[in-house]
Amino acid sequence: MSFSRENNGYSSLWSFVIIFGPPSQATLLNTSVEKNLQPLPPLLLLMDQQGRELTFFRSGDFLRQNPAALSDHLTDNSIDRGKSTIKEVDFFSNDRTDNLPLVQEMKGESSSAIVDSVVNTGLNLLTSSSGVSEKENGNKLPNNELKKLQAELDRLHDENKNLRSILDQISKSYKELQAQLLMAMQKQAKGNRGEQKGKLNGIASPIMSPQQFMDPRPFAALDVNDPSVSDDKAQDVSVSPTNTTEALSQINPGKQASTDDGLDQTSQSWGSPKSPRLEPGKNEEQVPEVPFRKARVSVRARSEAPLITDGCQWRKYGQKMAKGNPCPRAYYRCTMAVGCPVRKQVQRCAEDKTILITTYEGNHNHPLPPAATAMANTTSAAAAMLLSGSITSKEGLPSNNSFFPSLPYASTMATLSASAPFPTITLDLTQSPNPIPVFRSPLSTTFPLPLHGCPQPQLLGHPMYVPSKLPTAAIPSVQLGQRHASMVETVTAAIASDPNFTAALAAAISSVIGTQKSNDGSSSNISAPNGGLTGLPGSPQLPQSCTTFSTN
DNA sequence: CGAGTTTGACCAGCGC
DNA sequence: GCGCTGGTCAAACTCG
Repeated sequence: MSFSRENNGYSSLWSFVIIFGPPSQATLLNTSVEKNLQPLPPLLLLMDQQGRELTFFRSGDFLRQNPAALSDHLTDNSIDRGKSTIKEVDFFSNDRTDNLPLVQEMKGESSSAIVDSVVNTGLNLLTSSSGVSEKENGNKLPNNELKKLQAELDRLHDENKNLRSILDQISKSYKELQAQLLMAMQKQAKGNRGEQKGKLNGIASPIMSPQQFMDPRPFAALDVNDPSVSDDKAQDVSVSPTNTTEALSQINPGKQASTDDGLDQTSQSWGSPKSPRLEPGKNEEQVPEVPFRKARVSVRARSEAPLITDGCQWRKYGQKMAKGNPCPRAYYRCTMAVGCPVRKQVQRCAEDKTILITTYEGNHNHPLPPAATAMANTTSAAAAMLLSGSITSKEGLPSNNSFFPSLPYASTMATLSASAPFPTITLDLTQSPNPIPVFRSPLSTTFPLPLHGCPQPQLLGHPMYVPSKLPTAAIPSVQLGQRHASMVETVTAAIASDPNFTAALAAAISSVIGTQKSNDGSSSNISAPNGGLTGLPGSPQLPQSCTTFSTN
């Protein structure tokens, strides 16, 4: 388990110390100190020897409770504490030349340096009362030293601010570029399909490219600010960046905006036979003449449970036996908010009943809990991938890879179907993520795939600290942008689809959250490490998407 | 008693 | 026009 964060560079880095065993016999694992960066004070995770129980300490708390441990740690002493063996593990040792073994004796660190790291949080992760208090530490630490540290702290704060503003600017530029790209693509698509559309309707309205008739708002949902592409964005009440499958559901702008009673589920329905009905004279300006089609995101995951826990509340409203499948298909509708149009279908794969196929459509009209945002991000990313390509042609599927050439897994983990009455993208999480393609990718250091069943700390940290809507915040290069966000999201899903990971992570997180409450928000900064990336109202302070994909 | 589930009926599109 | 199919509705039922 890792709580790494990468977005803001050095000044944003902070570290965790995981302590195995009781405090008196602790093993310190310093997780995140990068070579050329100044380490920030560790947060302490106290685990038992089996790693089951996990307690979240601010370093100062721990030190207050267990000064001996630090004392041992600092002095590397030979004082007879016998049982206490303080070790350090650098989970990021890949970046080091001495990457193995992970566990190494701490050597050569002056006690003052360590104390510095205890006091100087850099990110203000500790409250003023956290860390070693002046009262406790006053004898050891000169006042000028404290002032020094305070000044350094201020400096880091300023630095953080500057970096954040730079990041915002970069994000903005990226969005503008992406919007331009989309417009160019749409123009091209128009040209290619002009004849075909002309046959479909005699109306002299402009021929819509696939992206257009599926509504550009999916891109808006992905924070592409392009007024020319998302004219009706303003009427969309659900452009919350965390909305589940918002990208797909916004495919149908007219319908969504035209819900007379606000609860019109049918008009938002899944491209059911009823869906293509257009209310005469109502939405024709918004909805193209061709029968609208909606994108779906289908997630295939192995699960013995009848449902995957995606963080939302669902109400079953129907069940049908589908042709060619002995297993019934269940229909669910989101009940987290009145009138939420999101629906999903759940069905087991006929060929392999251990595979659960969950198909989502619609966008939530309400904030999502953090647990739901991972799925939201994943499906949004998938939908974005779907909608970004020219895939709705009835002739078949132009390669999505042409648009996502840098998604090495796109052809294997995500498949598109245009033969259905509505475009569908399938994320196949049933195969263990193949790390090879991604590790080959230049992005590998940023978004590595986990080794299946053997999650690495720095990998597991990403779902927590690289929330999807922050791709630009999390990724140093602007060019990576949304594609990498998609990758993150898909990878997130893949990671979390691993039941072992999910169980471990859920246990750890719940423990952390529980401790947070008693620790007066000591880790509050964890949840908002990235500028513009905020948790949901009322959400736990952990960033979104940690536990979303657990199956039950 | 309210919320959620079950299940048969109903509706509409599509193909023959 | 008819039957098949997918999707939805809604009454009955279950459960906490």
